[in-house]
Amino acid sequence: MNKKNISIKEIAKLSGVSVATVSRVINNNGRFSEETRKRILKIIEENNYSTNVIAKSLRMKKSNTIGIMVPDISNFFFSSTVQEIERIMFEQGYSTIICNTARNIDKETAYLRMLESKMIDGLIVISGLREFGIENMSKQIPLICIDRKPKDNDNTAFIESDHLEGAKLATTELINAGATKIIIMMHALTSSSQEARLNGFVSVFKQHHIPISDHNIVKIPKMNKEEEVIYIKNFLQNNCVLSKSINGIFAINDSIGVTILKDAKTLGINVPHNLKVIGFDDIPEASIITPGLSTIKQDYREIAKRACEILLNNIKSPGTITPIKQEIPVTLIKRGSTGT
Amino acid sequence: MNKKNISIKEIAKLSGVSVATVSRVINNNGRFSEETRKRILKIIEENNYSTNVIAKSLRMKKSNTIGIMVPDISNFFFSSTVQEIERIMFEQGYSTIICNTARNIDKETAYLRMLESKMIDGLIVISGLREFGIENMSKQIPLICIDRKPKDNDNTAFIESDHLEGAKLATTELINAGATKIIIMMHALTSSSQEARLNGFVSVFKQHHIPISDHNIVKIPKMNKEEEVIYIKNFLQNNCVLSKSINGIFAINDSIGVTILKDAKTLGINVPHNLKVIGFDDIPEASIITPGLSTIKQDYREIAKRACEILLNNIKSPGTITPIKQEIPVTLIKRGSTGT
DNA sequence: CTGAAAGCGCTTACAG
DNA sequence: CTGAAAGCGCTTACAG
Repeated sequence: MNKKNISIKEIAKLSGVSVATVSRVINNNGRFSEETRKRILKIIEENNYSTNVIAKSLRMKKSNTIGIMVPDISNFFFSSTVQEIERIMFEQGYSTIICNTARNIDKETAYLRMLESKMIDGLIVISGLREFGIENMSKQIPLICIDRKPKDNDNTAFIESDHLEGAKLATTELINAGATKIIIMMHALTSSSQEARLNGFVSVFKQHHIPISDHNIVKIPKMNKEEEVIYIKNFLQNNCVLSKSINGIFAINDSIGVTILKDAKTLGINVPHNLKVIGFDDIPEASIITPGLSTIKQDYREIAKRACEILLNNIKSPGTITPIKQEIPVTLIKRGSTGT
Repeated sequence: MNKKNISIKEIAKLSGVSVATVSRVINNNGRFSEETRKRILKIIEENNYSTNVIAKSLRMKKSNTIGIMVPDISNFFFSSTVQEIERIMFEQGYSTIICNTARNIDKETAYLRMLESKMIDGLIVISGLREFGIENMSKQIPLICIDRKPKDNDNTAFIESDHLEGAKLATTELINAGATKIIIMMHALTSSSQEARLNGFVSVFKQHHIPISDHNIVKIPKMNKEEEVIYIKNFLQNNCVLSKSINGIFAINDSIGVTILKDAKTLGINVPHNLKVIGFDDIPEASIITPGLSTIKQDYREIAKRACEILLNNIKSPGTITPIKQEIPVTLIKRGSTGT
């Protein structure tokens, strides 16, 4: 193969026409004779020419690229969603730059600048610590939020699982399974989706006239994975072995749920007999651990699909789309950890 | 914030200097007085200017972007490696475009063209079906292969886990655990890493003077995940329940290993008593399933680190780096599936 | 149907 | 220390 990239100018010379004409046939826009079209296409083929999208981007002020910001790509729900988005967008001729922010505000800001300066045509923001607003951007570009509340609603779509309903299903499942002393276990650093799940949890307590206090809401301080495992183990040791003050846990996600199940095993706590557990997400480990972890399954495919649809629309006809909030249904999956 | 991007030209006008000077202070190259430097920097700050990297890329013929091709981002080893590479490269000021090829040659080709036309400064190719060569590219750009053999060795580094050694460790572990009728279970569509593992498997048979035939090598035809689960279940049914012709399996990866363990449970096969299993990768599920799946752990952090080091070197001084093949050590992890 | 020319936002030899 | 100008590879009104 030829080692240096050939430009439209050279194609023009080889074809005996102007660069304008070459550009027109490449983009199939404007008028030209069938004859020149064929000749040019042949030359392009022969020389293995492909258009320099950087130059095109600069000229057109669009890059056929979108950005995705995600807090942690190793998280099953996030990586599945991202993968699905990437797949769909590629089919539509877009490439996607995936930005793993590691929940770090500085990194997020740096990424945002980078994405902007790369003239991305759209941005999808998944989860994260605070509300996300396009004031963070100097230019107005189409923005879709997944699991992260947009600050303003102009030009911004918001898609998420029905966290409220999911949390209600989860909490109700614990009650139905016979748990009487129930807590929710979540992170101290919350996201909008976690808040929604907390609300669902609380509302079921109210509905059943069960008194609720801070003791029912356990927040894990920010720490690394290993420390978290120990923290949870200590918690279970105190509340399920020494004092038996808890017999049902709604884990805010399956990662915590699986950790609880593992620790319970180590501590000799009988699940589901003495402790019932339910999670959220339906990660692969949930179905593999024994007993299986009951959970609320999120439909990442649907979420990705909707996000891409709206984003593509917004890119094609900016501003015409009214801001939307879409809630994607979730499903209760019953497994051994709640007694099935 | 201002809604339209401000250019270097406007900064120049506001500062009362030429664009050349602005460019010089931004890039801190060339000479200029401290006074003008301060003034320009202030104006830049005030106007929230950031440089248009598309224009810069076009001019410089480099994009500060690298590409990664990966067959399946939902695979734990791949996604961990990719994530680590992205993290390191971002620290070095590079953004990375992740291309999920889904083991599809057409998609791979399309991605390659796209990456080239985006003027990527380097490319990392992870795994894949065939050998990978830079003849696939029209321009010569630094290339690193991970788990995929480069076709030529010019300017190409090759990094992989020590698959051969890993496979030897795995096979030996099965023998030590008392398995006497051992097979390797792999995919029909192989990659260079799978071939290496097969070689390791075979060499241990030879070393122990155990006769080996095609019956010891089971290749799963290309099919989707669900079909594969059924295929494996049928296989176990025939060979571990009906005929007991097999009591040890080296699964080419943990995904297959976990499937075997799940199916064994369903079929009532006693692991490790009647069947010993070992995998490769050390995915999270391996430590969660009961019994735990013994496996060979790959050091994805080290692999990512080496890949980035070499790539960065290659980008900075093209051609000066001699082609290298690096083999990263692996570790045997013993769990319940081989009797520990 | 086709071409000459301007311009997207940068960088950098060249000249002073 | 600084500026005018060319050029990276494209697209597109304008003119014919």
